Amino acid sequence: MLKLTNTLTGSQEVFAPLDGSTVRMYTCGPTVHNHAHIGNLRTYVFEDILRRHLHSKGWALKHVMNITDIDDKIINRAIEAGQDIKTYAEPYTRAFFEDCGKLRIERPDIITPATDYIPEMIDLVQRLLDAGYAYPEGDSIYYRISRFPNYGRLSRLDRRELKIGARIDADEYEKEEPSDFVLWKAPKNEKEPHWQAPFGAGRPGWHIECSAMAMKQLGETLDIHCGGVDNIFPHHENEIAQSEAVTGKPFVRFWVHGEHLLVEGEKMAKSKGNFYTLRDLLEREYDPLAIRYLLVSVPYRKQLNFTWDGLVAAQRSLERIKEFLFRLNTARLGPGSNPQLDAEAAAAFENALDDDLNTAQALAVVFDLIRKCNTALSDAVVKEDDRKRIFRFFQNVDERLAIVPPMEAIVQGDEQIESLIANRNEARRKRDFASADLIRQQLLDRGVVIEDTREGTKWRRK
RNA sequence: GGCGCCGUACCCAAGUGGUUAAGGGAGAGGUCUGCAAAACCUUUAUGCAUCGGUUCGAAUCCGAUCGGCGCCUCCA
Repeated sequence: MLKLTNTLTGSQEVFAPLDGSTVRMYTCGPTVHNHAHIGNLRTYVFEDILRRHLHSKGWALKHVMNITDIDDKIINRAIEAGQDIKTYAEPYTRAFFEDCGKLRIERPDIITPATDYIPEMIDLVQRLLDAGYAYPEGDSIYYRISRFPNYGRLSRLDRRELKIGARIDADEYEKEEPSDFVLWKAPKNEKEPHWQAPFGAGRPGWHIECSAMAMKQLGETLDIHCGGVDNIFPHHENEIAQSEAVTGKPFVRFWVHGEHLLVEGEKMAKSKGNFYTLRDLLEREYDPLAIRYLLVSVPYRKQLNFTWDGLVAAQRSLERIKEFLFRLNTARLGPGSNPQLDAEAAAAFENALDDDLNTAQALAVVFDLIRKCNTALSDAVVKEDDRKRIFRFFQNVDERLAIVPPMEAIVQGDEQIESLIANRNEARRKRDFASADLIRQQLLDRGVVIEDTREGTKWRRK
């Protein structure tokens, strides 16, 4: 039974799709004007874990992610570069999915670029105008939040509590109330991209795209809507206001938000010099799997403090898993079965993830099993059938968390390496340890680690 | 000012009322080894920011204090 913390109620609730079979999930995607940073990626990794977990429950999943390919930054930079916004945004969109791929984040089922849904957005704005939830002011259209009594429910912010006048955009001074937000922006000049609409030429405000795309692809009530906590207000609050004003139905059943990542205890910011993209980390030769491991090791609802020490520790943890799989794979086992070895592991792993995606607990289950099996291997009580079962368990762990080192890195036939090892063992037999150590160093230089065990010399790739 | 989250060992971190407070990293001891830089095992909090309260029983609930972080119309 999967429990998720719903921001709407602030408490854990048992999740099941509304129609009993298909989960309709929408996750806020990137604004493609630069490369994703590790904070962004933490959120996408959390959503990926959720996605994989929902699949494992036997439900079908329809997962939609938007690409925001129109906003002020994109427009300004595209104009500077003398490109149209699609041309400007395209490489960043491609880079985003490349980064996701490196972190083993699965691709959503449907990807919706905002600029492909302009007619749907125009339609929504028109319906909000017709129903009196929106009003024109100047050449732009605004949402009248005084018409929507539930405004502030998600973020627990009373309208009166909003600090008035803190940051009001220069072109929005004509609003009826400072907290009203823009649905449709009149172009400031001819260079800005704009579309014709019955209520005037312009471009969509930020929030309307998600309402339009989510409802177009998933219907008027979604099962799950995810994003980072910073999106609770105003973005998701505004989505609710827009969508529910038009449909009269609940827009989202479960709002699930991922906490932020900090770097060395501080908010990541370009001005602080602690701002990292995935590319920055890969340039420093960190393993993408270790980065994913670090992001998975802290449950999504807790702030994650990213540190270099933490990343090194994550890499070491991964090596422990790899070493165990190597040992299990190369061990000489007798026939039979010893089922109590892993009797509780699969259920404990499942329960951990069912408990609001407690990935830290799930990893603890994995390491508990490793320690138990290592001891059992030393005592020679692991049998052939156990190996198969335990490998199956790890296969499941990998399908769910995607943090298990690939077996190809562990198991490999290579005659050249095996003959070097044979030479080394011959040297050892003759007690020519200088030659033996030389060969060991040669192998190490090629990324091959050797281990002398009671069962003979074993090797694996680093 | 308003709303909210958090503080568990050297570091990361699970646990949110009931046996000896998970797990990972690091350190220390040991096993194996020609050697080990590998691997494996064991070990490391009478203690859960502090102080008070509730309770037969508190890391867990309540209150206060201290400290950190977030949101309050750019934001994952």
